[in-house]
Amino acid sequence: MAAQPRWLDAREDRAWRVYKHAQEQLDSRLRRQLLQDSGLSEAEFRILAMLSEHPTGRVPAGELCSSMGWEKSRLSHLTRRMQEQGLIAREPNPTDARSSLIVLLALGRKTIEDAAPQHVQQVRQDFIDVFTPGELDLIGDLFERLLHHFAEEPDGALDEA
Amino acid sequence: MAAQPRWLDAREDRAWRVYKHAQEQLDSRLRRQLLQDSGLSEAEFRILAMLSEHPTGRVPAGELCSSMGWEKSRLSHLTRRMQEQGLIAREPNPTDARSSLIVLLALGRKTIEDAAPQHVQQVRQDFIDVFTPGELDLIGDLFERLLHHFAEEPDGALDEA
DNA sequence: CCGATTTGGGTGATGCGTCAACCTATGAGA
DNA sequence: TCTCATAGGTTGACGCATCACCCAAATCGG
Repeated sequence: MAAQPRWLDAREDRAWRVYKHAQEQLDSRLRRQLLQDSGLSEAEFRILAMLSEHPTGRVPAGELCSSMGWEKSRLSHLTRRMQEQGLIAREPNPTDARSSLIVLLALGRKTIEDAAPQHVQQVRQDFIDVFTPGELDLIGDLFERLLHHFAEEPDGALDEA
Repeated sequence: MAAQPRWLDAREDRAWRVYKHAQEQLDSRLRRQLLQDSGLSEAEFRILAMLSEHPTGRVPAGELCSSMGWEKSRLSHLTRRMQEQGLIAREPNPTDARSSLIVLLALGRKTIEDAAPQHVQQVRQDFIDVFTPGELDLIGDLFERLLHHFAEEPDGALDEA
């Protein structure tokens, strides 16, 4: 099956390679910079950011998982480590004994408030400011199309040729 | 310093969030699918692909590093693991006693030749085919601009506001 | 009310990439 | 030739994400 695949032509190959390469560079730059000036990983940053945007600073774990699109175990490992660092706490959810609430602690709030400005600045410098507003809209449109595509094809569907 | 950063406006924020989210989804889909139907990680796939494209199937480690944009230690760990799996071998480079040659073994060649068609098919399905040829060129142009930007700003340069 | 399934979450092993440190070979200058 | 800086590569510790399970609470069917 699929003995004679359609290889990528020059245009396709170039788009894919360039995209991949740029994406990796961008990722590693932002990761390194964030780590250096705040000691946070991207994942930790996003957790703290989401908690700090929440009015109460107390969010059920499942909600974090689904809004990040993460696996449960990933969040579990991560929150355990963050708890050990004193950034957050985990406490039982009164409305559902299975669930747990992730709680932003004072140190976590301070950490994210210190880290955010520099991180935004980096995102600006390494991504936003490289494009015009129109191009940003375009990027939004194109990658939103990818998201729709993924939503329609739930991962395992390459059989029915 | 940087007490009052320019936060992202609605358009910028949307572009960044959508891009990030789509990129993560795309990555995790391709990684999972590749792993499932060939047992390879993306990194292993790329190494094998590059070796198999090379006429001799013997490439100096440093060359792999620079064309992938990887750190030396990453390649070292990876090639050790691949060697243990019998995919490649490492042998001394006759022209430079410090360097080593990464050699594609028969098992490695078979593995990549089996894996490549399906992987290309996945890249097509999850990326290429979602866009028009014109859009692919556009993506190539936009992300190439990112690469040029990175090349000009060698990582640590956010001081001079 | 009881049994089966589902849901929310946690655990341990494993593979991967980074960082920092290290070692040897090479090459350039005195 | 000697010295010293640099380049190519390796190693070990560590943090992170995934996978495959596991567990208890909730929910649904009867």
